[in-house]
Amino acid sequence: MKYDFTAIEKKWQAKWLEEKPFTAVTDDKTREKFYGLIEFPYPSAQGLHVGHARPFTAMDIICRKKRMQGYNVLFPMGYDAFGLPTENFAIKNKIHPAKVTHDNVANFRRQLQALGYSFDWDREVNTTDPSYYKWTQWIFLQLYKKGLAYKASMPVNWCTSCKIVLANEEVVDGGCERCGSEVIRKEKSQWMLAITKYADRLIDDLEDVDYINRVKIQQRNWIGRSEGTELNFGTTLGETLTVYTTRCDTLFGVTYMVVSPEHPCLDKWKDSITNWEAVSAYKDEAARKSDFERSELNKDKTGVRLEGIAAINPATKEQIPLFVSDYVLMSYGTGAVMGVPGHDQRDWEFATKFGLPIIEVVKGGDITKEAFTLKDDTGIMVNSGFLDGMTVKEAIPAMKEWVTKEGLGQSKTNYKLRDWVFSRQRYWGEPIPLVNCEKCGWVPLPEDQLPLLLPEVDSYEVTDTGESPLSKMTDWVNTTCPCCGGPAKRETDTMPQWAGSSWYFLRYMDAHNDKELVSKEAEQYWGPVDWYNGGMEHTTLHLLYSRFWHKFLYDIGVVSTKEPYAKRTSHGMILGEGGIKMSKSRGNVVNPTDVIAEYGADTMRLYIMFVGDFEKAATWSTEAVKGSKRFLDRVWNLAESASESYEESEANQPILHKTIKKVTSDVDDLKLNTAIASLMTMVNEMAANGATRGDMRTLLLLLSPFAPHIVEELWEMLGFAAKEGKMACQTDWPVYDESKTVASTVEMAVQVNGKLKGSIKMPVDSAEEAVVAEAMKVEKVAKAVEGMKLVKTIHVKNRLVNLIVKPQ
RNA sequence: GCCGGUGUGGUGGAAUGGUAGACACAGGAGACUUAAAAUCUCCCGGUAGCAAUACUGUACCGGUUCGAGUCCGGUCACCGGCACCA
Repeated sequence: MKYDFTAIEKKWQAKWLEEKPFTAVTDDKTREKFYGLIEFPYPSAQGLHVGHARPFTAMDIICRKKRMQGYNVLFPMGYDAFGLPTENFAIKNKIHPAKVTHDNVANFRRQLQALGYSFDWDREVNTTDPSYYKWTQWIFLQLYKKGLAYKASMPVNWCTSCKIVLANEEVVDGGCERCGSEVIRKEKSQWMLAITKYADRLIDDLEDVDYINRVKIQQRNWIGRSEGTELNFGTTLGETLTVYTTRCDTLFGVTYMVVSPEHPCLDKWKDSITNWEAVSAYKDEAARKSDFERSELNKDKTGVRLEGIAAINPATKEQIPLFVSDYVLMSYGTGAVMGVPGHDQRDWEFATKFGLPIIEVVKGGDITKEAFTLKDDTGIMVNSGFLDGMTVKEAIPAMKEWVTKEGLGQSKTNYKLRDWVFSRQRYWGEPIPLVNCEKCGWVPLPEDQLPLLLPEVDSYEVTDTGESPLSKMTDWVNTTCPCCGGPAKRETDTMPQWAGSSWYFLRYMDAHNDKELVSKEAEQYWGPVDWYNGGMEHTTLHLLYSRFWHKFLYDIGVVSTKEPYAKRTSHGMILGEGGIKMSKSRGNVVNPTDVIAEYGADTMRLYIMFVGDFEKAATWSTEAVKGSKRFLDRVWNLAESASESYEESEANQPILHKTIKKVTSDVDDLKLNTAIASLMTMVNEMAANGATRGDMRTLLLLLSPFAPHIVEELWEMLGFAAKEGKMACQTDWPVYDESKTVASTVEMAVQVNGKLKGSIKMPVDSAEEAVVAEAMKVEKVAKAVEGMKLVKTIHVKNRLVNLIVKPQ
């Protein structure tokens, strides 16, 4: 019989869907649970991509193996279906986004099932489903009630031609992604979430989770905690100007100060600034520039001195000039900095350009050439009054103490992390469940009125003023205040795509609960997620946002763990042929459906795992897929030629046990490529030795997570299904016997003075003397040792012996 | 610029400090076949040699070690992220 993968895969996929062997049971507390999670996809019109198949297949393998090891496994799937592409498609084709989403989801589900993933389909979720987004809205209301959601005026990206607000992703090289026109900054009132209040916990709790290191590092850098000092400088106006610095030790070296163009002090001090026209012109120029331009043109420092005002250095009591310059950001620290040109490169450039004095206060560099920025022990303070002679490390606390004592400021921790802009002027998102009442202000919708459904609209286009399409629905917008009953207007902004994905892993635990987001019982059983795999591109947004929401839910008693994910791993990208990124425009996108049609899902699964180190980028090669197909052909042929005996054969014992050991540990370590390589070696060796059905049983058990369809078929063919039931229901993952993993003899390397001279065959665990004696018999060794004195031998059991010799 | 990662055959990639190149792809030779495909067997880093073999080889320079692709110091290249964060 031939290996007919199409028929086999269809047969078993249908049986799995019908018999549901992968359904997770929440109330089975007798078994240890394992919750494996992969990032749910955005159901795009293009359908599944081979890039999805990599992480999905890996987690499917892990979960299938865990099930076989007796765990109660939760491995769910869903769709993150709100978002722009669907909305844009709806606008263009005048189809309701819900319909587009429904069709795309159906396509995704079909493709996922065609790959044989062992998802628990009974728990499927969809963020656009009202029974789901009810709870997204509910979480938002809790955040609002705890004061963590607030309205603020924020600069947004505004396309001057399309007249719409763009997400950062839609701004390409400073222009609009769609029309290429100029994108400028425009102030708009937006809902914000106070993620910065959780900044410390988001950093500190990384200690307690098992994330790959680069994810932890990237999150720490993104949050960007820095410990510094807020310092008040006096001015000739008698008013104070507060700066933030991490280098208060350099206070004696401050020769000027700079405020950002948006700093409120400028307008406040307008009347005292004698060159207001020049200052005002600079302000306007800065406001016109987009963020992109401001950072692009950062090579050359610009600025204007504020004439008529001077600041006073509190340490030296000297008057120093005050500038406005766009190298200072309003969004970080206080929007004002003290200029220390001797020890900050940006300040050095600015001072050099404007001819300001540069004072050395830390000895060690050459400040005529560049700023000396070292912060460690090597620098010694000079020209700094009471700090002279101290190291920088000593000077920082000494200065802090002095500043505090003099009432000039205090210690302050700052973060690069900004609060989360939570409003979108879009249709296809969760409506924000708040109403604005003239009398009562913002009023949350009572929880029993959730979900607040997205109304039907005539057009999904944003308005000319950049308001959400919902704002045109006056019937919907005009409502009554839940508080006073008076006239009120609904919020017309919707939530960003990140909202629904910030808590979906909780919903899987209890997907059909209409009373609660998740029941206590289900949450306490399944939480936290044991293993979450996802893309590096989600490290600083999705992963951080969902950790934030989870911590908030912990604080209000909805969940019982501080962290949502115990372990996080990340996969590398799949590149197109030739190592270039796959993209629609290059036309090099590989569709898994095509590969399945030609080679089968099992081959697809094997190849995408065999292609290389899971964490690194890998290049797709349609040629190389054949290798995985040939392997499955060999497995099929081996099964057909297997002898009738249900005993394991003596000859195959070492390879069986070696492979059990290797595959078991490799799957746990996410080294799926070498796990497959060892299975290939096993099949090659079994083919050479001849295999019994007993040998095949072990092979099939080990192979089943990787290539479940062919294994299920062979399992049945060789009579195991009749005796033990389906492979999908097996709970006896093979266990190895260490003593059987090694053959009775081993090949050992022989070196003389570290140089390889040959190899010898020795019984396992031979003693050093025997090994040395045998090694001496090797011709090349004998030649190399001749006339020399043996001074030392290094014996590594079962591996090598190294003879160290010297001339006599 | 800063932070992280990676450099190994023609290619994808293996190697707890212990025989570099497992396992595959491509290529070559052969078997089977009328022929092709499929399958099976063998070869496959470089240089020299008919061969046995010798030398050499993991981006580059240096160090530690009996022994380094692996550890340490420095250099270069590429990839990803951040980017005037005071």
